[in-house]
Amino acid sequence: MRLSCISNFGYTFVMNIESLLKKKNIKVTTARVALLKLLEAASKPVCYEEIKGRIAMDKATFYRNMITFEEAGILNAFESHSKMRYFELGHTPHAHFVCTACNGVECIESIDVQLPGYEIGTIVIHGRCRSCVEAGV
Amino acid sequence: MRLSCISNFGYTFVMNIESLLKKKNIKVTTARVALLKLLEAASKPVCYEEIKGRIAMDKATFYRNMITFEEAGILNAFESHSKMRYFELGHTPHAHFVCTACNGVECIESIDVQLPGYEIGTIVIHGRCRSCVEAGV
DNA sequence: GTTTTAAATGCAACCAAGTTGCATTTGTTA
DNA sequence: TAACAAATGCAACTTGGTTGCATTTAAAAC
Ligand SMILES: [Mn+2]
Ligand SMILES: [Mn+2]
Ligand SMILES: [Zn+2]
Ligand SMILES: [Zn+2]
Repeated sequence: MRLSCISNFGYTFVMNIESLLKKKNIKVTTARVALLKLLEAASKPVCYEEIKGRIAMDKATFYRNMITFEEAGILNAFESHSKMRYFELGHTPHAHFVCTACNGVECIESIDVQLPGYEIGTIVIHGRCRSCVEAGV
Repeated sequence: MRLSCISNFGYTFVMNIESLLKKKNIKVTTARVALLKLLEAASKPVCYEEIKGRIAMDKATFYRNMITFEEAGILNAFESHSKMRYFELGHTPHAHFVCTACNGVECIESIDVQLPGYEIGTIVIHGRCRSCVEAGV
């Protein structure tokens, strides 16, 4: 892989992405490495609109790779209101909060929903986030 | 309003819809009465696709009236995966389950999510519903 | 009852997030 | 380095929902 792919995280980080992809039998491409670096650096789930300015690839490539990553268990996805799909690395199950005022998305680790007999995938809570409630927005 | 609007629920029911609309200062139209009758008869939230065969109006009228009802507090709405918007009478807050296998939508009254500082609107849980889990779908 | 008026409706065009088909490019393996 | 399958870019497409505007309708004013 190219030197240009070395990130703030250093060479080790780049190697980890490569090994991860190889272990999952996913071809190592510059687009995929760029996406995983971006997702790793992001502290929140991201959607295409948010990051399209920071990636060079076509949106078809973005979405196709998100599907690839999702099927490989590398990331999980959910959709907010406004029909937008959000992606984040990892697949530890937890809920997400989507603010209808500021459109912010937060991971919610603190709640635990149980529904006997059901198999729960994603949980999305809509409402006004703490800072919007405090600010009276 | 027309006699043809008298429903299985009888005259009293029709009067209730009319009074409700009048109380909310919403003009009583045949489209609106038909929609409220259908929502009243439905035991689950409905989306446009599901009911378009049973209503005479254009989809623009359907959606515009749903917005009117929502703003008046007559119904609440949420969107499932697949970008579809569901509507149900009443606005008692409760969660909804959307099955990714059979696309069924269920009201979930049994869970109570608390997020101090946040203002919770709708909660949507995705996964496989009980009958799909049992059937191994 | 008829007229008047603003609001509701139907229609067709539009919108936006995401998907798809296909020619071209790229990564891997031989 | 050659060969080939897989990934990519581009543009066209899909789909659930929205919008502009001419026409119709409900409700109030005569
Ligand atoms: Mn998260
Ligand atoms: Mn419900
Ligand atoms: Zn907010
Ligand atoms: Zn199901």
